[in-house]
Amino acid sequence: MDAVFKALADPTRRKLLDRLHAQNGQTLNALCGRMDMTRQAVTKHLAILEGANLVATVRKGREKEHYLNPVPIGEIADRWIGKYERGHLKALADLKRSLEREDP
Amino acid sequence: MDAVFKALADPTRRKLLDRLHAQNGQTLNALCGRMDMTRQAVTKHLAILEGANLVATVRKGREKEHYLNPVPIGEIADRWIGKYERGHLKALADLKRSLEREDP
DNA sequence: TTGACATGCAACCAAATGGTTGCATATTAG
DNA sequence: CTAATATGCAACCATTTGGTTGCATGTCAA
Repeated sequence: MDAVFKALADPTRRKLLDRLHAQNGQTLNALCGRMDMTRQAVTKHLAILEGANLVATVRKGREKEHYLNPVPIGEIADRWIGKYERGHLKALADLKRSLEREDP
Repeated sequence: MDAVFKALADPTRRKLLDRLHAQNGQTLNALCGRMDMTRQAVTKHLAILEGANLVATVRKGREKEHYLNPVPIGEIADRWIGKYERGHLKALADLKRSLEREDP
């Protein structure tokens, strides 16, 4: 799970996910379009996304298609973010109460 | 929002959030307990969490209380993760279909 | 078959990151 | 008042990260 968080931490990688979300199965060259960095840099980012299981690839001849796998993101939402969401209102209430207790 | 993702990328910082989730308003020293790193390292992590607006602090005399702010996490869930969640089943179907089209 | 095209691999580099140590400051307890 | 306690600040260090360049390999098309 740490790998997923780390993968999501970089804006370039989030943009890549966005692109795949907009159009799935894009090739490496396609993903490089308007990415103002070298193809090799994009390759590295995609490798990290693949390592986090956020992207799956299929070799098609001399091309490589990239597919978004949203499952790990869903798991983070369920198992980690959900925990904080549930405490949402309570935490804010706690904070408010604490700040109001400000009488030195 | 980038700051939030970056802040969440580190396991130590996620652990700190967990601790505050378990017990809100803890002091710096309290948060250092069983953190096998120096107080100064923890301070830096808390500063990053504060910079991402995930933690709010209140100075109480010579102590500093730390409060979890779950709002940014909720925003990420809503505005970013939700987008992928909605495409969840569709994306998996696309992937499956694509893999089945494997006949060279 | 041969050249163009898509990708892979590796060495290298600067900057960011996560951690340390050492010392300064401010508050509270005795 | 004074000593202990809680935190702040800054310099320094090793490793990781995000990027580059250069070259190798594999596949398709003419």
